Amino acid sequence: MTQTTPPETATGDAETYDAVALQEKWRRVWDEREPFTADDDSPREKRYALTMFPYPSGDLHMGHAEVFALHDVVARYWRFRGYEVMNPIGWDSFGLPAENAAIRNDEHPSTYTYANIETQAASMRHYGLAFDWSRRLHTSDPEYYRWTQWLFTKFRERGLAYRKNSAVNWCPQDQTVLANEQVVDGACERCGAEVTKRELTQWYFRITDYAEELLGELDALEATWPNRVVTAQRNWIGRSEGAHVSFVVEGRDEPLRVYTTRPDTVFGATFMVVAADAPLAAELCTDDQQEALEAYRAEVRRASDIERLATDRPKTGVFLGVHATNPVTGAQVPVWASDYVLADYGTGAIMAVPGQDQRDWEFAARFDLPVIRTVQPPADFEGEAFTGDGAAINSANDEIDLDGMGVAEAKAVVIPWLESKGLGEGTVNYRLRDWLLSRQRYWGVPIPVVHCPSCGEVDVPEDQLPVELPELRGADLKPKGVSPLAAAADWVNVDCPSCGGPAKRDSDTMDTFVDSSWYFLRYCSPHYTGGPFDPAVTNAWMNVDLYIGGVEHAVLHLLYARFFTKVLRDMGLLETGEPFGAQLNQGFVINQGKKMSKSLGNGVNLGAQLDEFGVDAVRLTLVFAGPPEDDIDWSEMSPSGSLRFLQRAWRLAGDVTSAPGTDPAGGDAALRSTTHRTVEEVQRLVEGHKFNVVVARTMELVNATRKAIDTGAGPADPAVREAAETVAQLLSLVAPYVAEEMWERLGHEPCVAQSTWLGVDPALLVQASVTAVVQVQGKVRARLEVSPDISAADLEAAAMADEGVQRAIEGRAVRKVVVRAPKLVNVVV
RNA sequence: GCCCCCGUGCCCCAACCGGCAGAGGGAACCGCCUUAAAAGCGGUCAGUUCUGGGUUCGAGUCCCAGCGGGGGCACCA
Repeated sequence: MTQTTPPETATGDAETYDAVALQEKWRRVWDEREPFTADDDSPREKRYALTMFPYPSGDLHMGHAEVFALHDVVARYWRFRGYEVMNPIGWDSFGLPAENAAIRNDEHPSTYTYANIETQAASMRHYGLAFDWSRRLHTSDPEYYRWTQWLFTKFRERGLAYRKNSAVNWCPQDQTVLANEQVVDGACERCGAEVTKRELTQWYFRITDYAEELLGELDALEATWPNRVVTAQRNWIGRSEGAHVSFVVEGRDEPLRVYTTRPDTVFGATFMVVAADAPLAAELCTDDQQEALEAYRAEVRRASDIERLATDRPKTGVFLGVHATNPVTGAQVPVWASDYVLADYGTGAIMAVPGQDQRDWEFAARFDLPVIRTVQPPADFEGEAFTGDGAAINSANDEIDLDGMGVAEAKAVVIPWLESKGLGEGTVNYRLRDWLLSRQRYWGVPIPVVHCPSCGEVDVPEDQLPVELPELRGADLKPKGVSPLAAAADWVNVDCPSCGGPAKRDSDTMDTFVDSSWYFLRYCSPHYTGGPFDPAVTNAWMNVDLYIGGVEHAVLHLLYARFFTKVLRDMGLLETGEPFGAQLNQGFVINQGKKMSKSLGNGVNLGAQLDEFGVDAVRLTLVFAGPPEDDIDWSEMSPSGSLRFLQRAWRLAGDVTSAPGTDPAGGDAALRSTTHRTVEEVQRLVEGHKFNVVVARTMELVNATRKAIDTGAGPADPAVREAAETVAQLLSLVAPYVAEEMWERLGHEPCVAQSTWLGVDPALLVQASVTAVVQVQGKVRARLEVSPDISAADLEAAAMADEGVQRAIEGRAVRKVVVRAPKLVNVVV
């Protein structure tokens, strides 16, 4: 609300501040002073506050406003507590929206990108955020992506980046491949188009090499990471224990190896299934069945991922014409191909045990294949396959007898036996696949590899990095299924760095998640030219102490960043293997119970809210709304109420009449106690991320101070000054403009954000007396004012002496007295 | 289908280790102030803490079952 300060003589009207004037005044001061620049060489203990850097799509919106407001509370709080705080900001500035805008507007993607960055940066300044602007970075700057390329080269040196041909996820809308993590329910995570499959040779990062560690270290993160993120990552990595078992196939030297989590059921394996789209299927298939297989494969290819994902779809498949030998029963079992077996999980083939696996049961029922139960179902069991625990049956041959054993025991017995016979071995499997990083689009990091007809894949030498993007714009960028870079002849044709012969650059660009997998390291030494980051400085700042951002990155960015950190540790560049100590996921800002969207027309414009209520009131509203993880329904919030509160707080500063620097000792003891207890509790609350309660406690302190001024100690009492100054400091966590103005009004030099936080005096925390509750049979019968350090015996005696208590007992025999000094006594009769 | 989180007054939400259910805000209503309104100040209102059981001297809090809401995984052998 653009309020004008009323004239001094206004009668009866409460004095109000002008939010717009304050914002202009203090922003100028902050821009000049840059009070939040972190010092690498500070002797103070370091803290690293990080918020997920934004993609520059237009201006900031309500979601940004929330996450930045929450994040700022922590960064500013740490500064108050005496830490050297690094609170950097930058932009994740490669990506498709800029490219699509460039095609639409016949311009270069950088135009859109850097214009939006400037808009957002200005909005952030306006929003009063405690960022260290000296560390600002953009992933699309050549100075940054040079090091992204350097890292790719190092990954290749370590065998962690490789090319392979396989069926990959293809987004027909964005005309590029996608990583598994970017496919949600068979649709593109970005644009929602239905994903199809393509057979392509693409670059991968070998993240599966780190699967065990990525999983194992989640245990330690459980204490400080949101539960749902840890769970999502565990599910995504998907570790399972089982065994490889080999089946001899007629007319073939190589046995058919399968992965199973139930080696105990091998006696019940009555057929085998190979993934229809795996090369293995065609290889095993007899000549007379080739035609049938080909027809089936064509049918499978036609089915979309979305159809494939429907678990209630009837089973389909085709017999491959061959049989294999069950290694424990000697039975000849048919080998089939089906799309319910996945080519890229395990060995791409399974032993089918219909008695113990529902999917196998359905397949067996459909194609009339035999079922042998190897676990005894309970007497009342009415299902089909029995997947529960029970005694093994039908599971013995001349050499081994599992009958009567439970599932766990049978597994423990059969695996060593299989190993001793050379028929298989215990193994661990993961659902996690390698990270596909190639993208067939322009606005990303060029892959620094040259393809040479004689030397093969050759790294671009370090001294030739960065491989900069060629200047393409508008129609040059139109998706054609191959990277636009491939058509830039001048750029793509190069001499081989190894032999000097004619060669071609790799024309794909990297997934933008590569850029964001290490930006938090670059912040530590953003201008370093000797490598991606200065190890000494970076190790001094890392880990990130609190990482705030959206939960949509639970498995994407957060898993990739953990992977990069571990690799960099193994390269000797980092001491830590886990980048993010603690993490917080904010909820969404919604409106009228629904996500804001153009189609619903329920969007709330951040700029309009800021114009109407001021930055401070909007920030306060977002922080006060509820726990940070909860969604905020803006229609249920009251920014005008927030503004009212801020006006009330600000008025306190004008009422204080004592001089700055007045010693609070001797001031109103009750108010001093309230002030110190508030600060003490706020400390606990910020550490626990209960920022909404921080605001509530600040409100209480304002109320108490108001009361002291009007009807208590009066405006000259030194405790009133102490309280008002504390209000200004607490408020600066959330409402920096009005806090700064209060601080100045109280006679201090700027900036309140750099002032010294009230040291909590433990003597002021103890109250002179506390109310002890006396219960009889759990019902409150008396309240006693007692000393906080009263002994249990004294409290009990006082309680039993109370008239009301005696009346409640009424001569009945006291069976037990529970005493919790100094707060409670419970008499049981 | 499996796993995880959440259910407190009309609304948003507090409540530390199991100890008086209510801190804060919003809404509504009533006063004071005002010619009047807004602002300001003061006050009022509300409950089987989703339901049912259990543990305990004592349960919003712990355990079990259910209902409702949200999320993750899901043909991964």
